[in-house]
Amino acid sequence: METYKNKILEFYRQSRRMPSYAEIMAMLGFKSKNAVYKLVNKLIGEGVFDKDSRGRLVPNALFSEVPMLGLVEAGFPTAAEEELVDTMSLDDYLIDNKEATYLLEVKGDSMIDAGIQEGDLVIVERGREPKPGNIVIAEVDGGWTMKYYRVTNGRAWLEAANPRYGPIHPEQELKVAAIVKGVVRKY
Amino acid sequence: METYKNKILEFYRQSRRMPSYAEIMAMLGFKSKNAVYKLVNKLIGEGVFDKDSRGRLVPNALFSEVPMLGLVEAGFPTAAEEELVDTMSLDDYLIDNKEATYLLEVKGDSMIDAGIQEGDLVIVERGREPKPGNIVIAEVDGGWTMKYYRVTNGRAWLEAANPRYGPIHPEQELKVAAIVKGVVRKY
DNA sequence: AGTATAGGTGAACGTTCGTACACCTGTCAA
DNA sequence: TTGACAGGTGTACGAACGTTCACCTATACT
Repeated sequence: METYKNKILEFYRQSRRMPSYAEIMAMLGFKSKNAVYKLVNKLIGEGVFDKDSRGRLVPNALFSEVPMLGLVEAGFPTAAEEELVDTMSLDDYLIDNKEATYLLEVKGDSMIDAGIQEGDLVIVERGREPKPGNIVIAEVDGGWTMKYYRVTNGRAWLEAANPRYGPIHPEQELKVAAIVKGVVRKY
Repeated sequence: METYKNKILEFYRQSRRMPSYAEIMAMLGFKSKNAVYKLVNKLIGEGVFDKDSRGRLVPNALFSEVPMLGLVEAGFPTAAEEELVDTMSLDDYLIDNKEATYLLEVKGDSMIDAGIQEGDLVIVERGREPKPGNIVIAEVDGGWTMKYYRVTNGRAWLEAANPRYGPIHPEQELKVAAIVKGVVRKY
């Protein structure tokens, strides 16, 4: 039962679409589509995935998203409460404008006090006007760097989140390539 | 052209599957499936999405994933190089074991020196044996907390990543509910 | 003026789709 | 011993699928 579900999940992750009934039949070793039909309806009853108006299978929240439990302080809900929790896709959460979004790996510790460490990935969005206080990716002296974007007296400059680095006041105009929209770190 | 692509993308995000030719026909206002057929083949030629062996549409890397450009220092590649960059799905990157993975929102600043701030989301995995040095979600005195997991002389204890908080040496056994596998923050 | 060509219509095709119904087991409780 | 039932087989069916072909524009280039 559980292995059926996992095989279907695996198909979805590899093929980026749900299998047809015939495909499920082949991969689970059934000899009749009807066996699949009954199995699928049971799995839908369990909330594993859904079926849309055309009868096609569609992945479910539980299937492709992550349960969002609330605050750390609250800990883990009991089994009874668990069905009530929110779920979300991290992709959807972190990315607003897919066309202009990129990932960069962080080198150095100049933003350490902003909680951005070496090896983290930052999610950046191109082509947006930076606001003071944003963390931006900017070009200075032919190299790229990540800093806070500041403006005083109408002039833009850059500030690190690490007392060991001084501010950068660019001679010419400051070239901001992208603003940082998010950070992800994996342990 | 570009708006065609965006409408198909939008369908995919809402329905979690690619549309059929007939559905594309309806949503783009065509009156013939063949118009869709030609359009689809052109979009595939541009690498927007793919078609599998059954002729069904399948989202592509460019379609559902985020370009990974490299180090911050390297900045943005030129248009010519851009086709060579890696892409990845944040969901896949951050989550190994989907069944046991949950999200928690961080309250407080006890892990600030580990780059985890209030309001961040931590990705936690249940049912794993913690190793010394892991960041864990543990139950102490009836409440839940996030700390470093330490072991000295065979006894487990907890350490914050903030000098303002002292270590926690539990009286009885330490209940570790989950270990922290990742952090995400959105600006 | 003539002609490729890109982009659309409309009808037809064989295949695959999800669904339905009848039937055949084995298991387990009454 | 019987009967209900969960779970599987086999067949059938209409609808929807992707694909193909012939044809119809406009537009752009020679």
